[in-house]
Amino acid sequence: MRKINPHDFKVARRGTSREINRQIALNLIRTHQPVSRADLARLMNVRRGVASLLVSELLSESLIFEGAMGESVGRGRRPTFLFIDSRQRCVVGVDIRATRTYILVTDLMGRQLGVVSSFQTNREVDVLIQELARRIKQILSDYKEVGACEGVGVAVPGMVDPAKGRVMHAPTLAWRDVNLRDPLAVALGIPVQIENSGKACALAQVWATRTDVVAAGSSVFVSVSDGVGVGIVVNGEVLRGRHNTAGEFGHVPLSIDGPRCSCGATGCWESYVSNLATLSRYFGQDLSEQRPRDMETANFSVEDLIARARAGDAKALAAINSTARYLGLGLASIINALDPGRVYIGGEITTAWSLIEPIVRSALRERTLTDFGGATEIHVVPAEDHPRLRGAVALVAAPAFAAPMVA
Amino acid sequence: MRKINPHDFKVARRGTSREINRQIALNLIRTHQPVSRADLARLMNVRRGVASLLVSELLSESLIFEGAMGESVGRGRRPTFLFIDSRQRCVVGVDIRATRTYILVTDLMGRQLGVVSSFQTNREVDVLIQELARRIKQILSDYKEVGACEGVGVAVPGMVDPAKGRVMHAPTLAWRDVNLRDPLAVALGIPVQIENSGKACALAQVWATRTDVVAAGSSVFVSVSDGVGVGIVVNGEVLRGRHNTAGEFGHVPLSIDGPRCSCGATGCWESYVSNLATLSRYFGQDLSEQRPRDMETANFSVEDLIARARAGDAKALAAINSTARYLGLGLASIINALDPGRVYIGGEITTAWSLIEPIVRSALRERTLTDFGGATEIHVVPAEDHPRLRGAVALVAAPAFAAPMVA
DNA sequence: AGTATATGTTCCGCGTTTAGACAAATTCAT
DNA sequence: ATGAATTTGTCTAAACGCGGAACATATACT
Repeated sequence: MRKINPHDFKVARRGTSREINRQIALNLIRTHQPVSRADLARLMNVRRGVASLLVSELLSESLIFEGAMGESVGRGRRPTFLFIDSRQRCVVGVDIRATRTYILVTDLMGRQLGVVSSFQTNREVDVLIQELARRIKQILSDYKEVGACEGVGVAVPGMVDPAKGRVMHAPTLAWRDVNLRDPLAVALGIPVQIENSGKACALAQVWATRTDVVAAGSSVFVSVSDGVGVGIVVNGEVLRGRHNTAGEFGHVPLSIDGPRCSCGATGCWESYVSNLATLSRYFGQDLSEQRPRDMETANFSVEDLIARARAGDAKALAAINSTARYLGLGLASIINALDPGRVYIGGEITTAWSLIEPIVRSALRERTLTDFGGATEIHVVPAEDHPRLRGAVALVAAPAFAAPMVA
Repeated sequence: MRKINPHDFKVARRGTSREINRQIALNLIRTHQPVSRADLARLMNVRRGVASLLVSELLSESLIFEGAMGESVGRGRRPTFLFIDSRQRCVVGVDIRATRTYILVTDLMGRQLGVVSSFQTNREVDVLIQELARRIKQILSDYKEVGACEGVGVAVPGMVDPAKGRVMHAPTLAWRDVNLRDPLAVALGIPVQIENSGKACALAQVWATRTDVVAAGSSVFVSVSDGVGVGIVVNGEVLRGRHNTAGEFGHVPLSIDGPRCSCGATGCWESYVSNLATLSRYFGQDLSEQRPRDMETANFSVEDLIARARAGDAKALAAINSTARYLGLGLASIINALDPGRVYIGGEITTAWSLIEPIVRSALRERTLTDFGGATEIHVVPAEDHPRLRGAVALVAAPAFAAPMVA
């Protein structure tokens, strides 16, 4: 039961029905391709005539194309199959992280076209924008066969205002109120969209084509690495909040008397489960960025820690198990607060999922209010899926498939 | 940017445009009444002819009626004003609480028609239903002039499945999987809707007619009394969650090593700010319901405590200030997690708002991640507004005004 | 009384869904 | 091979609703 906002509504015009049905048809082609006009009509429960008209409109905009005839199953005329037209057009996804920046080229369906390339992140914004522009141009000219680029999506680890194209605050990059979108768009001559990494990850799951992802009307993506990022999806839409800061579960406390967090407060979930927290636990000292790290700890990653744990290092295992427990306790907060249909979790620590899953789950059950909540599906998203890059791509590729605003 | 769910969408039919515009017109009449057809046409940015047809449809369903002619401002024909038709029809709201149950009769606009009556809650469900039915019938026959009753809405302090009409779990009433809706509907011969109290309060704010409430696309209602209930509103819709349990911020921890909570976990926000927690702090002992309370504490309420604090009792003031601080710390979690446009807060403790507001606000700022967040509007909803009862009423009155499901 | 202006109704045009008919294409039975 | 059955895709007419304009009605000002 949704209330109509009496100060911001959209009246149905003559073309509104068509607009709605056109988008539904487009989405059905996206999820069910290959599919015929007759299939569409059945899926939508409309006459074939209507489906035909919708299809011809989509064809004329070359959003879809007619592929080969399908083999008819029974008897009767063979169907002409329809596909999303992602020939000769591509999208670039960029993932800016504290130390490295990653680039991926995909088609409009989000299918990977090239390899993921990366380079060291220069925190000087202007320099980074120029290098990014140079590299993207290079990649696009190297892979001429991928065709024209429809746009560039950028995931940034920090608070982002996508409407204005500005990064309001990105602590790990020391950026504050930086205009990232427009200079990059100018340098490239291609439209650019930017978004917070956590929200981008959530977006990637919402718009993922492969398959069982659909059901979850609301879900949550938890990304655990240097910090903790959370993207919340409600009714198929990423929750932005009033100031684009929704999803900061990383700074919800486990214990207000806990360790100091980079945000200035104490006892934030992030300060218990971030990679740095896990490593600090192993080395028995505070590794927070203030003081320089010594030789041993400087290039030691959570993956290394997990490797040691798997090799039988009891202290390493203890550190990881401890993180696992705090992970579960924090997830319980998210589940109690939002009761999502599904939780996705990504980050280096998930490479140890087989080790930690029982601990996470039991800690989760310890604090969830209901048995349903404790049993909430948790899906690990491996790093190879590149959720941030996929989300960045979705920033550009998804709007064409979004539901029209109505009422 | 919302994704269309390819397994649960609604195709636009021939009548869909009309349905959408009809609801918009109805809502505009609701919020702007008295309003003329020409006003409507201007508000909706459609021709007067269209507005006229929408109005005649609403008139024929007697959802609205034509009132007296308005005084024309300049020259020209005088407009005929339109009003929501709430003559001879009413709605009953019921608020079941641990000790007492409250009843209120309103018109379809949610305007109070009689006085709020109440009686002691009998925890035996069958007995309560019979008494409730008897009293509601009595009230409706006493106030014959209010006309036919369109439905009864019930707010229940616990986990509710509105679709099934069942109370899954209400700890304070010791109910578990109870069918409340259907027996009451049968006993009354009137449709009944039930909902969780926290969500009902949020609903009441969403559908409140008076005034400035509109803007908040997303908001949160926090109700602090025996327990802590939270209702979350996103895009003008109350967030239910996968198992109807969204909004349990009361059981998000402040400190996982904190006091034991009635839910079984430790350090829940609720265990710091509930009325019992505040009183326990004053009396210096654990008043949780397990052990019987002695003479002094048994009938001593938070309002009494506040009175003592205002009268200069330093110990009372300290107890309240302590609660205020924990309130702010917990609100920070909600704001960090959801970044709502506005927070509503209700409950006995808010009668001391002038005392505690600065403390709440500073605790809030202490943990909110951004200055925006720390400055989030907080609105106190006084008990006299009866948010639970208003929400219960909205369960029945609001669906007629809700946006149609489309796409 | 005449003019200007605002409201509300009516009519027609056009876009879109709905229903149904029809041609084209293909398989199966005879 | 031929015809019947079946499926796909197109086309046409009807119904519905927005878009635009004309028209009658009502009121105020000159």
